Amino acid sequence: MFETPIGEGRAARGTWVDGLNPSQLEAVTSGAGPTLVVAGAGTGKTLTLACRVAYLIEQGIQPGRILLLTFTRRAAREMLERARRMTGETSMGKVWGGTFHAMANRLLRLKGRSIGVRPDFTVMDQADAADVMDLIRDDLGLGERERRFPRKDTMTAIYSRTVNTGVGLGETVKRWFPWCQDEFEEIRSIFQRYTIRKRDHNVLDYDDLLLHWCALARAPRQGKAVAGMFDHILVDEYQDTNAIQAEILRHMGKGVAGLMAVGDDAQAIYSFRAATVRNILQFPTDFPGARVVKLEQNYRSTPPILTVSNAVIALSPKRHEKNLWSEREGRRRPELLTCLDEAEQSDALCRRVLDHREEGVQLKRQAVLFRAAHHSDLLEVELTRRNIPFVKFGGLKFLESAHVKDVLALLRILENPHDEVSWFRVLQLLEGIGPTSARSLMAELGVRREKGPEPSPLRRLLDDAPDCPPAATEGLSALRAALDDCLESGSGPSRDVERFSLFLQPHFLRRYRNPRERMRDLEQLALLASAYPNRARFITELTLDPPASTCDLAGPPLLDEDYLILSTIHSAKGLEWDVVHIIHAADGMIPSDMATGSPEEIEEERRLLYVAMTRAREMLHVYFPLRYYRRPRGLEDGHGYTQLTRFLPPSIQDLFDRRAEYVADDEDVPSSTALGSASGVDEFLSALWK
DNA sequence: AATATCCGTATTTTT
DNA sequence: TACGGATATT
Repeated sequence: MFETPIGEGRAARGTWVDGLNPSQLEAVTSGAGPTLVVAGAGTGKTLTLACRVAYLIEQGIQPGRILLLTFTRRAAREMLERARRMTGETSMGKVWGGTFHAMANRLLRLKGRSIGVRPDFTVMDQADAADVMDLIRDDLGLGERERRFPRKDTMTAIYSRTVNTGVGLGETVKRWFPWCQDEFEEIRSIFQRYTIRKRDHNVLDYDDLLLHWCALARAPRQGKAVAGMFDHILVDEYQDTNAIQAEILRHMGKGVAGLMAVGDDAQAIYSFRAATVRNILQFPTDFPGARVVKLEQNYRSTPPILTVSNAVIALSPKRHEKNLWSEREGRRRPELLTCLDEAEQSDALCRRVLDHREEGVQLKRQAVLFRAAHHSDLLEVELTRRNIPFVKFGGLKFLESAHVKDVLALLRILENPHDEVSWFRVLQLLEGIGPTSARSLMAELGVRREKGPEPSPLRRLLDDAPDCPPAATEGLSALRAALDDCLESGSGPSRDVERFSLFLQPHFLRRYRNPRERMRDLEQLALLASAYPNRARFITELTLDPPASTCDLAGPPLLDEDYLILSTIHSAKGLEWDVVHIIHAADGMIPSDMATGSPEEIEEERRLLYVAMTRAREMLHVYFPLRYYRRPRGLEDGHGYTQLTRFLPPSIQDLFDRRAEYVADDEDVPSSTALGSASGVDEFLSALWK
């Protein structure tokens, strides 16, 4: 236990205390009870949390009784590594660190039985959930009707929002999906069946992980037991938690000595995932007697960068009082660069990146940030052409690609022979088997039957070949052989992936236009799998913590080299670089066309830009292409000129060094990207004055 | 019933 | 552009 308020005398043990400012010190040494730390961008939030962990351990709290909830697994690792360096403590690995979902996974496997969760459940990602929705829709015969039924992705979106906000289905549909109101009853019956089906087959989706943890924490006796595992709970990025996560904390918080939440409402960028800033605002109500500590001194950015960032967020109507200031040196103003088009943007960026490297800023210390993953497509081509190495974070579609899903489906059948979606997918790989045959095969094997009594569907398939269309007999026996091999050998997930690749090869050759690339991806997957002790772990960890970057896949050799960071703004959360380049600062990109529906959405886009800008330590470049040659993407017409993002009005533009730079005669650049014609010049200029 | 082909449309951010 | 859905063909 942790009774006495912590004496200041003891706090001086670690020398790391000297580096903290008074507010940080107050947060780090905060005594028992709930504490909210409102930490502006760059105010040393990570340092504070790491110190808090170090401090608690020095106070005699066992590492294994600390729970550190972060937004990504990477963030948890970084913080614990930092705390380890500070204390020299080697048992830091025993701290429970990770995302809410990952932690739910661990806790439910340990303690879930008491609320009726079997510990060998499998975890399903959003795409799998959507496939289940589709299966059910077809079962109900809702596919063939005059009106088009909402798509499977829409249904999972409705489902997830309903669950995570805790608002009723009727309300959710009315408010966020008004065009689906006519199908309300059908949607409801699909959701009912969806719930039952997951339970029968012992599968949990992302939302279930949170819901069941919540149920566990809420249960009077078991809740106490779970909360009793910890003395201290620390939560990072509290502004991006949703209603269920807040409820989990309310229950867990009752049973522990200390609870600390850290967040910044100005950086809330996950409302699309039902996160709500209300959690931060209501913290003092949710946890009576809470202490609130504000961190306002920024250590990251130079004053000119801070000034511009502050100006951007100051235009947010519902801003909370916070005044970031800095004692840092540095007078170089951020640059706002107007480019002719995307090609010029890429070109200008490459030159600036290389210039900075000449000045001694490694590529690794520079990042290119953008709103949507595909915004860097053209840039990636240019970087490759110029031999500038880069690594991209966020938006990685690796796990979503069909061929990877094929392998995962095979692995999942081995782990959970009642996994309908996987069977449905795998059976249809075989030539001569479509949806109908797949269904009847699954019925024959008893996939739909509740998990439990033997023989399992897998066992049945292996024991004797079921009836199938003649064209498929060969394929079916190959499938049986592959499954049998992996079931028998039990020699680790990497082997399984290799074996399944062998099985899949002919199918890839038949179905895909680029089978070789896809086979190469599977080699990567096998490599990735070799780091895991068993299949179950591999599958679960992969869904809960998918490879965050292209470099996670490329393997270690790349790590020694220098490379530029490309990242979505969302994935850049919590990170910092010496030089930050923000591309596509145009209306329609930031704010995204997809997000201009409501004022709330637009405000979130503003915060997104704010988050991007506040990642910069020394220098910030903002790029704005005037013209897009590619698809309209919602812009009025195909090649109209765009506007600079509305979040940078003239008053803020004045805080930048403005440049309109284009390349006229650079041999590196195709001539089509230069101004080209007199009318091009006119358009270019008129757009500048606009 | 499976597969080939065509057409239209939506198109973000992530656990 | 790529994907899903609908229609035509095998």
